[in-house]
Amino acid sequence: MALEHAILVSLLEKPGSGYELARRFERSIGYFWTATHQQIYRVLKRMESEGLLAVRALSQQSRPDKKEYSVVGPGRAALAQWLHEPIEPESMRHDLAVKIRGAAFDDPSVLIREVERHRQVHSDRLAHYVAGELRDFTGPAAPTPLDAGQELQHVVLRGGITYERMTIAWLDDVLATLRRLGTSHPHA
Amino acid sequence: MALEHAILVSLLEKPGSGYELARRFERSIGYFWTATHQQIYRVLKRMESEGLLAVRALSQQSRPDKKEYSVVGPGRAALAQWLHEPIEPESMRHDLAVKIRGAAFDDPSVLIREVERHRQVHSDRLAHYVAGELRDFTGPAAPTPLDAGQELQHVVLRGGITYERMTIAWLDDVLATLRRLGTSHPHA
DNA sequence: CTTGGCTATGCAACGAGTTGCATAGCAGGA
DNA sequence: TCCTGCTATGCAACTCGTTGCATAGCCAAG
Repeated sequence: MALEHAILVSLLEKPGSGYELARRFERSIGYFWTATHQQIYRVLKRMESEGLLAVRALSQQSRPDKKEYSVVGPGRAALAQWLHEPIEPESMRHDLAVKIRGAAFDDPSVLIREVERHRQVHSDRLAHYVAGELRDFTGPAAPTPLDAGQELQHVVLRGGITYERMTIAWLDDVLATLRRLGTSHPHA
Repeated sequence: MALEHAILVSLLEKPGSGYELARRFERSIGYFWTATHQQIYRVLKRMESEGLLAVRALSQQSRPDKKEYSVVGPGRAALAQWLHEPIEPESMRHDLAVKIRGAAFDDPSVLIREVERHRQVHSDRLAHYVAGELRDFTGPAAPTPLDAGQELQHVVLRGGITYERMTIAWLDDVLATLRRLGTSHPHA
């Protein structure tokens, strides 16, 4: 049910439509949760029918009408209650690691380009996060001092940055290993 | 469909029953994929009906019979084909980060014990992985030299170790931030 | 001797997440 | 002019993953 809570947090930070939420999930929320617009619309509808959210129809010119959702009392209470409940620490789900172990039963060198591609994606994400950090928290245009909400957003962003850096370092280790195996065992 | 491929890899490394696979997913496979026995039994049945696996019924004394699965030709081919297809880089799914940002709308200090608990879990996992590395790859009882399969298992394990270390470092950062906010803003 | 735990497999129901498709008006470029 | 792309919402069908429960024999501890 964490999507529900991620939506509550995002709407508390700023009310918005399903479409806007979907874009936030591609951007800032993206470094701790992902969701497609389908999922978001479905959950928004359910949360509204459960009384956690309020809707307001906004007609716009030169673009379709939208529904702006905002959190109401019971929604805020549901979030507060969840914060007090313990949750299970996450476990890994890493397809690429499955492939790497699977490469033992094929030619390991076929994975080199794939791993390089993943490295590029993580490197781009890192650059994007670092730019966001400079813009919002550590650069000259950032507010000083930061309030509690901004401090918490910043520490989550630092987590994303740390994650991307460690992933890149590991992928470099993987590439070195694959290249070493490729030269000593040229084709299975 | 990565569960299917994780099962193929594991059964290629060593044939086994659904029950044994479930335990492997709790242990060594656990640092790159998770699955419950329900999922595993269901997928094994499907894969067998698709001709990717062969079954052999084994009767045992003083414990229930089991079905030993092993990979056959088409299963190996399916894995090889998947290795050649590109996959999407993973995205984050981190409940705890949702909670941390949500704490801005409640009292941040309620999260301290929760974060400490997560830190303990990751610290235990790290110790477990490091012990496994020493036992299987870097200790005196480890085979030398390692073959390609072992090298690949080792680099995946190093990824698990790196991940746990970076997570612990980040959780320490989170704890420091929560404590700092707790003293300057004593209760919302 | 009863309770709990381990091996071993499985069903049923539910909830979470993905993919394909549909609608619809407006803006900008080839 | 047509095609692409953006805003904006949504249905239907599907797969993936979780939770609760059931069976069943053996073993060890209290």
